[in-house]
Amino acid sequence: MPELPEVETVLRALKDGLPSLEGRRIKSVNMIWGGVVPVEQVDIFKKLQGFKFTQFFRHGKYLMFTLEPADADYTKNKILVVHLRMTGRLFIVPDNQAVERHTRFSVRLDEGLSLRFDDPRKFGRVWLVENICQVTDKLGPDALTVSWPDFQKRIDISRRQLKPLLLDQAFISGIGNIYADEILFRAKLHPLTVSSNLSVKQKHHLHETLISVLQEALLANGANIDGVFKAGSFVVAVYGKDGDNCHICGETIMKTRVGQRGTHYCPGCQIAI
DNA sequence: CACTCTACCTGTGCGC
DNA sequence: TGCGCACAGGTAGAGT
Repeated sequence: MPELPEVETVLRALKDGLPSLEGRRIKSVNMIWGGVVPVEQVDIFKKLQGFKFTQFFRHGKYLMFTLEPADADYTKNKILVVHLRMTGRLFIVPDNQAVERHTRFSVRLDEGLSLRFDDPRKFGRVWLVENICQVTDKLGPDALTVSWPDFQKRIDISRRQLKPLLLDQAFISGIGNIYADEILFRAKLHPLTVSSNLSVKQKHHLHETLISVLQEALLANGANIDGVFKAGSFVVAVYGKDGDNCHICGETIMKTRVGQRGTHYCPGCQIAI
């Protein structure tokens, strides 16, 4: 399940990898499963020939690419937005490589390349906006770069359980179920603890911890979870580890449900406040 | 405002 | 072996 570190890894691969998507022009768009784009945008996607990938952005789990038209009139720029959701993958292949079973969307590029969007569960989405703000306005600040004053301001007006709070993309953007559990474990905070019960020091520690966990995961190119998800090499401590012994205190890691979500925690390390 | 529930999907892995 | 079913999860939208 791609969360912020995995999405950033995808972005860097497309931007800095070989081959790179940067500067590539669209020759044609092949919508293999129409449900991947909004119904009202299907026709627009068919008219993207000549547009060039120029700038790359990420905010939370949203990938965004500036498309510049063939006549270089920047007033006609479009932003391609991609959300991988659960099982989406975005990557470049040689244009002659066969489309796979779960390929939903394929963009033929110049230089014999093709941008593919594969997604077994059909949760991922691709769409166009005029301005990045149309995506970011409904989101909180990016979790990797949120400042302490901004984080403090936001958590100070909240009275919510920490787990659903971290998952709320309007609070801060980019944390999913895996990293929410990992961050709370590392910060030694119980998922059911209510944010307004934290001291300033504890809030500060939560902010520091969430940034360091995400940075570490990014350095490892994402998480590696036995048999489930193996994007990079970041090793999780609690997610999916229920029944195992905590590597800090030795207590048995528990799994419960918080707000309909599977939640893993160590009852020894994480005491509810 | 905070929360809960449901729908959207399908591959996986369990119990019988 | 095979069948059926629960489960996984991000987000939108509706309801409490």
